[in-house]
Amino acid sequence: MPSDQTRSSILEAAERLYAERGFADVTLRDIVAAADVNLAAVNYHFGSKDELIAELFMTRGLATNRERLNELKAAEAAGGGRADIEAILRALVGPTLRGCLGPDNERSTAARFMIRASIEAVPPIRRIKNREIDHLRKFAAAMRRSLPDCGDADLYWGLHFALAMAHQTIRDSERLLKLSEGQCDLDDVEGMIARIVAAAAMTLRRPANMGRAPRPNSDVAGYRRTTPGLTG
Amino acid sequence: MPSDQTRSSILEAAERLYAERGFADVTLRDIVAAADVNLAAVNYHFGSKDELIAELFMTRGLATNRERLNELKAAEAAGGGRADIEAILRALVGPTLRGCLGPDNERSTAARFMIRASIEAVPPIRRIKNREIDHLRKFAAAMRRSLPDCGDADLYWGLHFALAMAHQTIRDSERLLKLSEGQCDLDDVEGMIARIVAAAAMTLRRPANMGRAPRPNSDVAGYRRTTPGLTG
DNA sequence: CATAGTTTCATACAAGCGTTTGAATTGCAA
DNA sequence: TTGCAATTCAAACGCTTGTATGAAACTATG
Repeated sequence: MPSDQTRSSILEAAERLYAERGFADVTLRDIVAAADVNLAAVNYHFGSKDELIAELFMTRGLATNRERLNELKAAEAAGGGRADIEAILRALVGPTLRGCLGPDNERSTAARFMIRASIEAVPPIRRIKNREIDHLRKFAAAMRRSLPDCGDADLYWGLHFALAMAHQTIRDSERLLKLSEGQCDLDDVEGMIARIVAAAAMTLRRPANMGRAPRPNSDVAGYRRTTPGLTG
Repeated sequence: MPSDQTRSSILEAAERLYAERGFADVTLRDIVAAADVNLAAVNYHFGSKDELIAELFMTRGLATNRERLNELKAAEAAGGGRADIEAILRALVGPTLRGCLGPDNERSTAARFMIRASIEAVPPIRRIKNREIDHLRKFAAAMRRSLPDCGDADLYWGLHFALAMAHQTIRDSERLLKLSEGQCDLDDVEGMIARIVAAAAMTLRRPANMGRAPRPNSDVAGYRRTTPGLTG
């Protein structure tokens, strides 16, 4: 029975460095230096760099998903099996936003690592990512229970938009801060969760009547529809 | 006076390869092979790989911005100096969405290159990116003219959300397709532009009353606010 | 034609990467 | 203590990357 000391040191250092600096900028030599272990230890314990990343992605992904599902189940239990759409969306985007942008004592390297994984989508991760779909399906199912009259496509678009706003806020918070010259308060994580949840819930409660798109100005440079209605 | 033949071949090949496969997977040797020029030509004509990428980012960025501004000016002219918020948002997200997800004959390698640049944010690009803020300010100004009663923060959040939904839809269209099992029609670009514009416009027309966030279930795992109201 | 300047070319270089190797060290059972 | 397996270690390997070099080929002017 191995001591696992070296192994977990590597995992911990790799998670932190990847979360902070991304996959492209972190080498195995950086990791073993931070973990204070020998270079060959990575290949000895994990087989290869890709397998190390894959293991990180799986364990940390499970942790993040578990947290979201806990919030979802709590919300559904409180509502007798059917949660408010806002509560569902909050369970979907809240943990990651708090883990990435919240006050330091609430941040989690797991959440920040998973965001990096989602941003850079390095090959070993891309190979596993299908698991995420199954996880999201549970949220889609809860949303369906919460909004039985909502169309399928509207529902998926709403879920997609919620994730999009959360993800991009984490990714590009600096641009928003600069653009707004500090008027968007990025330290108020609960406030921005509320914004995202409210925006997505609005599109779900009152889905736009858009089987057909409003035609844009046809004289605008660069836009000309040459094959009308081919997607119908 | 140089022939510029080699130079533009390199630019063209680099733009296409980077747009298709990303910065991480494309080497100078790939580019010169596609452009059918000698390896040393890149350093001769551009100085370095980073300067090649920087030049691409600047020229292609200008092209994309010009297209968006053309739509914006047309919309404002049609409204006598004040455009509908929907038209403004459509000018903001439409060109890129069409350029990346539209039918083949409407796609632009410039738009796809710029999305790659935004996704991967490689060092030579990160150094220039401030220019984008100035460009977005023009849209913020138009939005302010269109919605004089909207609060500043609400306005910037709305702009941010519109870009977030557009960007993430381009980035992750495959996940949405799988999740919805084909029920979200990704070939109907105008339809999805309308969805994104409507969603963002909704949050701008009826900004949520969220000076204070609705308190999430306090018994949920992992969430505990330890420093209340520190952002006020 | 001759020649100076520009551009192309094959080739080499130094650095960094993940991985491998084989010996040294450790921990523990007999 | 002895012996064996598990682990650690320094060193090197093979490969790819961006860049540099100096000769060759081209272009255009006198």
